[in-house]
Amino acid sequence: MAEPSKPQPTLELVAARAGVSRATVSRVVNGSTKVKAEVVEQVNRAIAELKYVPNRAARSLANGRTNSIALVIPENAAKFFADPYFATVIQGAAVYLADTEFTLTLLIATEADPAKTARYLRGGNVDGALILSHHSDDRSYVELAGSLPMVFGGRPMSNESGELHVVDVDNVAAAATATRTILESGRRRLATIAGPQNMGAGQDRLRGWREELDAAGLETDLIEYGDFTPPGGEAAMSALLERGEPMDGIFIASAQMAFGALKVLHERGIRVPQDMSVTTVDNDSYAQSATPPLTTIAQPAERQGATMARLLVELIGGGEVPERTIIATELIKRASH
Amino acid sequence: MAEPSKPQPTLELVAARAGVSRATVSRVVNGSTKVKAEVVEQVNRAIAELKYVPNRAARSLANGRTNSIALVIPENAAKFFADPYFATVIQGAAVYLADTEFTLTLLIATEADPAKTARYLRGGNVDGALILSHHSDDRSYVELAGSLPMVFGGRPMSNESGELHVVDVDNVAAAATATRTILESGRRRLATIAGPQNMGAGQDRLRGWREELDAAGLETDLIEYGDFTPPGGEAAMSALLERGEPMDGIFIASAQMAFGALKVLHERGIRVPQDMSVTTVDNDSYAQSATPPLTTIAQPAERQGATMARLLVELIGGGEVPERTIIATELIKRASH
DNA sequence: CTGAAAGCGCTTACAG
DNA sequence: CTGAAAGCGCTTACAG
Repeated sequence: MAEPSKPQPTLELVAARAGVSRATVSRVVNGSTKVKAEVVEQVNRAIAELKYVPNRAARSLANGRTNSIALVIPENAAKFFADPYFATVIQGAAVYLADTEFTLTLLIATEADPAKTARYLRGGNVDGALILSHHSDDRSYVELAGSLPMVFGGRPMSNESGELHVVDVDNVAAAATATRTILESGRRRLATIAGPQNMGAGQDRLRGWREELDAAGLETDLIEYGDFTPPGGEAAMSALLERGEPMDGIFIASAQMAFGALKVLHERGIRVPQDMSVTTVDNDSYAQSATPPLTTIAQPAERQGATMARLLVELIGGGEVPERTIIATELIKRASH
Repeated sequence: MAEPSKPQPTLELVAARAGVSRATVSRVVNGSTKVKAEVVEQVNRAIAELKYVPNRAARSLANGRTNSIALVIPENAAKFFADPYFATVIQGAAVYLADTEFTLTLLIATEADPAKTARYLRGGNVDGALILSHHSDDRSYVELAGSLPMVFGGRPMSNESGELHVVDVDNVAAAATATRTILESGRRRLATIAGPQNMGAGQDRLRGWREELDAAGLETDLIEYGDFTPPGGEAAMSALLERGEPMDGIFIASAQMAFGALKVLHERGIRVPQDMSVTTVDNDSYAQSATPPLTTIAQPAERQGATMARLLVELIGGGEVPERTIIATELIKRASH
């Protein structure tokens, strides 16, 4: 067994070595500006020599902050991570936080016992929380927002309660742009594979598609739904073709679903983009490696994660933060439209 | 801003309400068996009424344990998560730990400053660490194993130092089995797409393929390398075909690479399995949704993650744990061989 | 600008 | 089986 190794040096030891009080060492460690430069240097030398690292627990206990932030993710974490979008958002947050004093705690939201997550969050274990991939049952988090600094990635479904901090892309506009791109190539009979309607992104992208077609005076009846995964896209594409209706363009609400849909189109000999113009959202490996490469709306997921983390840190520090922060998207034209 | 809400009730309050000392409450909270059943009940009632939650920091400070475990992952977290195998291992560990007193802290290993990770791990911030996806530069972690309980997922490359705890599948055997499956279908000229040779899994799977062919007296010159991703598999498959050598079977060291390789075979009109028998490792969505579905070696990733967590908890508790724990794999026969 | 001292909320020998 | 008390390693008014 690994022994606890030699005990960590304490503040006290550093103080003794530097010939000052513990209070002074504490001030230096915490970057107080009111310590004489000379003393700061002495203390820092002692810290370096002793390889002193402050004890988190003692610090937390004394100042009432935990320096940890919860990253709340759904129970089927693997499926969640498997979506490059979420994985990248997390990376953005984690990398940002690595340069702060905060630590990221992975909190799995158990479907069987949702209260458990709430209890943990309310229990003073963390200074704040990052909430990702919530769907219609996200009300408990929304309520918590009153008592704990929280930042949501993507708009929550239950929006009744007042002050919520959300970092999101404008999914309605993104879908409208992607749809318009198809229209611009001259197509007039458009379908869509929409995402889950218990998620904000799912709803908003469907709305963007519909609004764009409405504005052009075109039909909006060719809708099937998927769960944002490749098999989901495959099934929805098949269902759409089963209808036997002619169509020459389709907006698919995620690149993963588009990837699955392409498989079906290919099997049936429907050529993209000649017979069917395709656009989607997400500029991930699915969009890039599809055949043909997909015209898509890129969401800067890493930046979104970093922004979420930054806003949460500000919130924890007592700062003011806008309720809604919109991250810009970008249309990437490739060969599929 | 969210206010800190009403202050959490303390041990002291619970003690007063239950009419006992703080020591007794503490014993009840920690499940000591030496408290009279009647008293236990009283205390638990007071805890429930006050919705008391113990303060982690105070607890840590008093007993010298942090109750947190680091999950060390590589810097490009997104790419890492994107591998369903790792995502699932993490899920297994997280779900297991959710039922314990331990919390999972996500620790990004910065390539630019590897010492930072080591400092954090050594700094008394965590009780133990789970190390995943290490490659040849994993020596610093291996060294840390002397001073902090750690469990590795997959064998580390730098194995010189003594006591290491590893949870792994037998990759040599897995690759040999997958290779044998091809041989059993009568093929005699086999290639392989190997994984990165700076990772244990990459080395071992190549070795299994080679040993199986050696035993059968067949050639082992058709080797290309990939990085375990679909594009990596694509490139390697192309390179293999460029050689112009005839071949009728191939073992590909991961399903993701096989997925990419299949794309190339398909484009060139090489039929699987008629013209080329294919087997691989990983029973993930890539293996299942490929065309044709892949014959593969399933690794129970979720169980591996749970096992890693369980062993680490035992280690932290001072228990004895085997140095090497092998997780059984299973050959899944589908249409590709 | 710096120090003495109280206090953060627990746990845990030690006594009984 | 239970309690009084010391102690975990910090931070932070308060004085000076």
